Amino acid sequence: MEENLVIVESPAKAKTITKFLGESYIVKSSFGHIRDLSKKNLGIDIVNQYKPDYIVSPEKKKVVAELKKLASEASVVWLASDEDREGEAIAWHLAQELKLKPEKTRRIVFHEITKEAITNAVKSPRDINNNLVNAQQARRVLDRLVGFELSPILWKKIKSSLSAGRVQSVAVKLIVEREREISAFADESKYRVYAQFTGGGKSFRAELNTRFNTLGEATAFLNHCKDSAFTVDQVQVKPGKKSPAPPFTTSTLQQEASRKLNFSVSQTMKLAQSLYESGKITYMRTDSVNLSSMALSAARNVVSTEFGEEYSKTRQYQTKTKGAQEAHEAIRPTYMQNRQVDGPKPEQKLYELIWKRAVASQMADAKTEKSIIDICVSNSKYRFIAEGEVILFDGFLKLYLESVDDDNSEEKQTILPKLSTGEVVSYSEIQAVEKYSVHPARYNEASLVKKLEELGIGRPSTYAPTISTIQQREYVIKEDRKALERNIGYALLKAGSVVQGTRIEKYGSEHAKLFPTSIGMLVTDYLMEHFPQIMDYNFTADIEKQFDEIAEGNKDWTEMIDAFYKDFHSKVESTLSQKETQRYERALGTHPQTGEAMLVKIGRYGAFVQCGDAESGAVPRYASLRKNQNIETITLSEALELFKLPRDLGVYNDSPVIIGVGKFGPYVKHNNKFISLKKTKDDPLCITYDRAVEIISENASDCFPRSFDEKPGLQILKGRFGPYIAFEGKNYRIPKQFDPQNMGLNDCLEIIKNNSGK
DNA sequence: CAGTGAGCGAGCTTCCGCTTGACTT
Repeated sequence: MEENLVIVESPAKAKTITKFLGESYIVKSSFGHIRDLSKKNLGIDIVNQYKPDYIVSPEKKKVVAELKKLASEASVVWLASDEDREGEAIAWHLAQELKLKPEKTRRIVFHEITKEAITNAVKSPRDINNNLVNAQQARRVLDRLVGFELSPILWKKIKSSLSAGRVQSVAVKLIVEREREISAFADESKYRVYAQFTGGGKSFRAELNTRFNTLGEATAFLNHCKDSAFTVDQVQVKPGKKSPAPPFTTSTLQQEASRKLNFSVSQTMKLAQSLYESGKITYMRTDSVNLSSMALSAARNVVSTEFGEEYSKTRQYQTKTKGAQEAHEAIRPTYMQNRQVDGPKPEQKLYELIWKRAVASQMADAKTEKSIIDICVSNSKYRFIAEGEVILFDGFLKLYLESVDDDNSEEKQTILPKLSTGEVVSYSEIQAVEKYSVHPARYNEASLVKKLEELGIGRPSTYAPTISTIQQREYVIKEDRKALERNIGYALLKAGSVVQGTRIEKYGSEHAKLFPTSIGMLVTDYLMEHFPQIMDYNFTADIEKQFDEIAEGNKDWTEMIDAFYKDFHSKVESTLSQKETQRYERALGTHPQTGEAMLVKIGRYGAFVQCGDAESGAVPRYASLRKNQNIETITLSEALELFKLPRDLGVYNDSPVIIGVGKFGPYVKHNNKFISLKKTKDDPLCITYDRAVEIISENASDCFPRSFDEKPGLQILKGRFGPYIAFEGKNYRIPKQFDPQNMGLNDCLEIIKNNSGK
């Protein structure tokens, strides 16, 4: 019989710890929380001191039953969940649900998974910290109250199945506000002047210390430069240094994997989970930048042997993040000496990123030399400035440099010639170019996570799910935007004469950025109007302070909740008692041909344009907005475009040929069948009858389901991933060498035979 | 899922934080 049962949160952790403890210990995992508030009603007894109604989650019944059995057989149960608010609550729920006797129960904690840390923990057990547990209960109850009282208001006032919550509603608000900033942004242009100089035996670039408003002013200056002398006025040389970034937390890993590897937030987390489960990295949901002493010394070894002693610098980083709980280490390789790992390519890439970041964090500063050269223009108050930077010692830069979000930085290593005051330089060309100011950047998934973390909203385990929730609710949409073109003016001074002209500049392209939808904006405005407290960016930080007071034993959790709920609930009641639902309507103008009123509205199925007013006796026509349009920015001409589809091209084989745009993009409809148009190939507004018929006949040969008379029940079907074989309740993938259109029954039976072994 | 948009009403939806499976082709 096992004498000791140790319960941790994660099965991978359990596996590792088993190796450190003797045979008299059995280590099991709770798989996170085992109980939660009941989902029937609120799960909270408001009138009875907010008593929570906890139930074992259905998917955890099996785990709990197993733990219960093992606990009854053990002489001591060690509750080894994480040392933070949630971990303490997990320990408490386990003690409650497994009905553990206090005299045979111990609470232990450790921050690193090493033999030493664990044996030390076992030597100094403590009791469950009820204050910390109460802080968690307050957090849980507040989130439930907010989520389950606000969401139904939205169902009633706006649209069914919507949701609101302390975290998600603020995340959406960030996106909405940023989009409005962008709409309101008035871009302006200025002329910047760049000179290519020669001096000290080298060619180098410098920029004028002023920007001109018009091409005329810029040209006048270039004309002045024709006969000017350019004299070095001042040379400054300053030493500088750069320091490495701390090792990864969940949030910084998501950001860098997005910037450097183009991974989505959820993709990064899936890959990291897999690396963690195979023992290659430490835990991937963490807000700590701390490294264990073991990791520090391993990093020191790696740096010294790979790069030399002078590259090594041991550093302990401090976590600055608001509300960080630091139950884990930073994300790092389990074995620092492994520069690479086996496995799928994306996992290898993510591992390499983690390795580089962790190792670089333990490397020396880079030493640089910055130089600035001031150049006077004779008979002018303006001057040119050349800036250069030389790396004297690369240090950590040898391995890794953190990327930045906006890619406008022109920071490249430029070496300036050695020049001294009074020397004269000459130009090969001087150019004035029109440069537009750039609106604030839209968020992508990872930069939104960064912002949420800065505000202390959400936790490492919820960043990825939050991002996917707000997209599932269709509050925001992740999209690309093609670049637009505009003309920019320039003037060029070369070989003693000035020419003017314009050239085309591409701008405004976006990749995987988050855009608010019409519903997202409407819901945000509605919540802002009626529940400004919940929507305040400081709301989470304010209540976190109160949770801390509860955790320190200086505040009663039910009193805290009561103080919040009284106000909140009365606002909920008064909002519900208001009769009117939230409507949105905006007039776009009148139809240029028919003179009908054009309106944009939000209905049960989202945003649409209405053409014609029922009150004026006409029958209105309707068209949905496209995915990338929204009620606030759509223009009259864009709205008119929407009515150009569907187009009726005529009759083919006794059925009409219709071109339209549906949920999955443009399509041809014929004989009640829909065929998607290829994105780049066919424009739905221009496509001809002949081309449409061509597409229809191409598609006609593609006929599924296929079945065989000799074998009823066997079918070749077309699914989400292409054709497959369905037989006796099972599905089989069709290997590449077969043609699903023409393959015979024997081929199918062969495939089934080959795959029925598994 | 390939459209819809009146109005009514039944029955459903929903939160945040801990964790991985079990479905699949």
